[in-house]
Amino acid sequence: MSREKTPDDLGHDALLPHNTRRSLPIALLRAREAVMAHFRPMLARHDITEQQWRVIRILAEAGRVDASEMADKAFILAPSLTRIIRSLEERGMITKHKDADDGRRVLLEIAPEGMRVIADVSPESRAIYEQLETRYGRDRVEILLDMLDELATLND
Amino acid sequence: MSREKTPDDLGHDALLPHNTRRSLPIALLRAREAVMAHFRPMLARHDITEQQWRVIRILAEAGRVDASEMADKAFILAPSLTRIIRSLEERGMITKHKDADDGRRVLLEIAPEGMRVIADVSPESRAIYEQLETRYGRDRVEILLDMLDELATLND
DNA sequence: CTCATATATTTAACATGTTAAAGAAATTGT
DNA sequence: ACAATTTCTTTAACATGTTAAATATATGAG
Repeated sequence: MSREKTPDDLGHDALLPHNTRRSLPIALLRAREAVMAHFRPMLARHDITEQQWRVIRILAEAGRVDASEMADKAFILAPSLTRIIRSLEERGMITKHKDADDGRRVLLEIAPEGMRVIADVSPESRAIYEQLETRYGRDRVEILLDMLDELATLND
Repeated sequence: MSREKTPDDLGHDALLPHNTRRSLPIALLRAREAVMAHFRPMLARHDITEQQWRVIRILAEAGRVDASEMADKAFILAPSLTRIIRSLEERGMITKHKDADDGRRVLLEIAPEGMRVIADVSPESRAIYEQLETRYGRDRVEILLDMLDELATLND
């Protein structure tokens, strides 16, 4: 067994990255997954994805919103958003119009079917989030949100 | 303008979720994206994805690893891992063998081409991570990692 | 030993992420 | 007014995420 030329012999100390679980990218991924694991089954029961939920939820909050604004608020890339909009429109949850003042823009609005989903999902979503806040600590959630925001805006 | 029957008139206060930017799922997503924005261009120059990098990096750290263990360490779902393994094997970065003791398992090992990528990417990755740590605060990174880990393990 | 069950991996099908490029409409400079 | 440039959205192509089901092998009860 005494150290032959195994793959991990090349620079195990000097060259290689550190432990996987103490790396920010994976830690953020794991934390996010743990959180979403609470929401996803509920959303699946209502037959919507996490991203679709973000879109209709933002429309319910903000009223009419154009695609760029939506991409920004929901943190969804434009190509994904195009597909999500198409799908939500086909399912009657939102409506889509060209902006009369700027023909490039697409204006989105929630439709009655979308409002129905909002009404169904919101209470459950809220309950899950509140349970999470309670278990993790309401104040610590605030601290974590602040720290995450600082990390997200480091570049600006 | 005086409040007609706009979509957001239904339960704006009682029913709807709170502000998007103060929600853990999106805050975690935004933070992760901000971090990965530092790494992705570098990885792209070396023609690998973030997930492919995680896989070969773990093989370099841990030597021979089976697929389940890899899925766990790299935090990649089994179906994604199957495709990533196929791609990395085709590109000569890893090798794949059936476990002699348990025919269900697939054992992975890094190949010379993978070692070359490790040698190329590791220093750059390290430099980026260290710059990030410095800018955010080395100790605050530790605190953040602890808080994220606690969030990720709330369910256990 | 054999059947039922459990575990590891793969496949399938669809949704989203990611980058680059194309298309369409607005803006700017001249 | 017009050509060049910029901005917004979509398309394309490929990689990964997500859930369910299929496949292959191990394991355990009887």
